[in-house]
Amino acid sequence: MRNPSYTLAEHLLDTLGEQGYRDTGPRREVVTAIARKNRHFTAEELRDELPGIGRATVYRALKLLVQSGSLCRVRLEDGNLHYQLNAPGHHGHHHHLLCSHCGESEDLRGCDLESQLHSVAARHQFQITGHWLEIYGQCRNCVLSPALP
Amino acid sequence: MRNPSYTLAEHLLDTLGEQGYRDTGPRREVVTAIARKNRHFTAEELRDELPGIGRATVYRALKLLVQSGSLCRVRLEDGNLHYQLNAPGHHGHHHHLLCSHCGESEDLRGCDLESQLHSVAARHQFQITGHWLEIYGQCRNCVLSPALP
DNA sequence: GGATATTTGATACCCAATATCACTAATCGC
DNA sequence: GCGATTAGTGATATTGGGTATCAAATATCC
Repeated sequence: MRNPSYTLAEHLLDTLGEQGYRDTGPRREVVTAIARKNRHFTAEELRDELPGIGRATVYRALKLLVQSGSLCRVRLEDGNLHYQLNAPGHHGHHHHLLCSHCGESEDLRGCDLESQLHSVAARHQFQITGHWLEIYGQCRNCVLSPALP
Repeated sequence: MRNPSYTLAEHLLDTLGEQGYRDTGPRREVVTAIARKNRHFTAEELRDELPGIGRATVYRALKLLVQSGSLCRVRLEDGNLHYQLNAPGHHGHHHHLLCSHCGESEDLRGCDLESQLHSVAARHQFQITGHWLEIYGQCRNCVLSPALP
């Protein structure tokens, strides 16, 4: 917000540009709407905000941003798929602490779950190639002040 | 297999029976088909095996077995939802080591990931209420003999 | 055996997402 | 700039998993 000279939307578009994707009007609109999000959101929510944009274009932009590492897919407890912006430059593998109360998402980085997983798997002679972990609960703010809107 | 006197299918039906669900012909067919599975499967696969059974009945049986703890929902890397039988009596919370090569699934029990998660979350003052973890890779057999069908 | 409650399944429906494909717009080479 | 090339768009149809409805069928209870 506050219209800094180099916005997140531009950063996202630049990232896509580096990968050979063009900066088009509709794509710019979708990316700008995504860049405004401060919590995870669904594809449907996004589409509702962009009535003038074709559904395929919205889904395509989401897919590109996920591929480029700017956006994470997160799965909520109800099984619904949401999208969560990554902080610029924080593209690596990480997990999310998802607050089921306010919808905030906190990144979990540099923890040793990875190595933990590998040692557990080693005991089973299982060779890990990937995993999916989501953590649900309440964030600090919602634990402290459960009555907030 | 080998037709033991007390089959898994009967055990599943008994479990449902204890919860007040009736032992009907169609339900018995669905449960029997599920009991034959030795790896995770999709609802679609199951429906294809039971052309004479209404789709709603199949989905209802799946839901009942998940509720009763006899069946786990597992999410594969591609996002598809599969179902995986639990060994009888092993209904508690656990995770799966999912082989992406042969489709085998090994249960992960009694590991300390749980406590690990909690201590990580505590550092973020985040109160965990649940989590979802899937682990993908290759099982022992597939690592050792990658050419098997 | 009949009353009651559950189960079934055909059908319709819903929703998210993808496929198709003619049209449009951005970029490249000059 | 300008035309050729390539990528992107979006209306529409389709897919796929799953749920809602509801009259008819079937277990179970008494």
